[in-house]
Amino acid sequence: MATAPRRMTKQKAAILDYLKHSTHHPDAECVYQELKKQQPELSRSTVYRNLAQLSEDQVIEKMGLQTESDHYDGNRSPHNHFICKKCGRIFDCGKEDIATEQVEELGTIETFTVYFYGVCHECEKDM
Amino acid sequence: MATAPRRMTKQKAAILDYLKHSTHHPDAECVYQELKKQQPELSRSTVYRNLAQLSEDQVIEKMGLQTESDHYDGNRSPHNHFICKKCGRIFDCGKEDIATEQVEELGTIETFTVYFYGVCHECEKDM
DNA sequence: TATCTTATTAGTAACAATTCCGAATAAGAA
DNA sequence: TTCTTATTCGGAATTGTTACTAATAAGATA
Repeated sequence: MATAPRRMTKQKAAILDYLKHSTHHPDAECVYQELKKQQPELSRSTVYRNLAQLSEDQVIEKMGLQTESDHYDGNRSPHNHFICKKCGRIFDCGKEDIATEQVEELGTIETFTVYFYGVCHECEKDM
Repeated sequence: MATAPRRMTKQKAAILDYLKHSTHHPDAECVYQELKKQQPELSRSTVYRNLAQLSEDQVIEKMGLQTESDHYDGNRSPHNHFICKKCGRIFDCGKEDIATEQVEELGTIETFTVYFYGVCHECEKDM
């Protein structure tokens, strides 16, 4: 079966507009709370449905591992991961430097994102 | 208040041993199902509690964004993210190449992981 | 413009991953 | 061995997300 045709609604337009003009990577609840100010009758499920559809259509990006549960890694040395979007398996690969050749051995890269963890300078002031 | 002293238990030891000798980045349910074979009385909450404690103690790594909800990004151009582990804010930074200088402007990097998304060669055979 | 098809909606119930609770247990210090 | 309290089990509670249904409205067509 083919993908259902999409219709533009004022709810979807508002969600998209909000995300395109945001830089703080909101979650579903944040989008809902913000847009409810302009559209009090807006439903949470509408927000969730549209966020899912928009990321399926690759108009926006759903961040993170995109798995339903949290995963843990016993290997504490610096290394990268390749996640197969089909089987969901997570492979270790490479070390420290990003050498995509090593990743290509595992699969075809469609996209990647680097997540850095630490404390921002603003917060460092309060520590 | 100081961190509570830790005690080693056979449950915690089994969880740790399993993670250290695994390469498939299991989730909590996977750890639970596997260890229950040896310890039938093992509780799910014990697994969840220990995974949380071990990652808090940085003995293992909890993968992904480490936020409670999913976050979305309207910016579809290639860029990296810096996540403050204190305030939880997610900053955009850099482009394409990993230039840590740009990230250092936002905060102090403690660790980072690269997540590549795509389809593994094994799965490509079935497409 | 009026009509028609069906994608989308609001609202709520259901769901799944995770956390919380309280009484019983056991790690490890004294 | 005794004692303190971190940890356990098991189930209930919570929370982010998805599924369901009747009503609505996008947008194609006449």
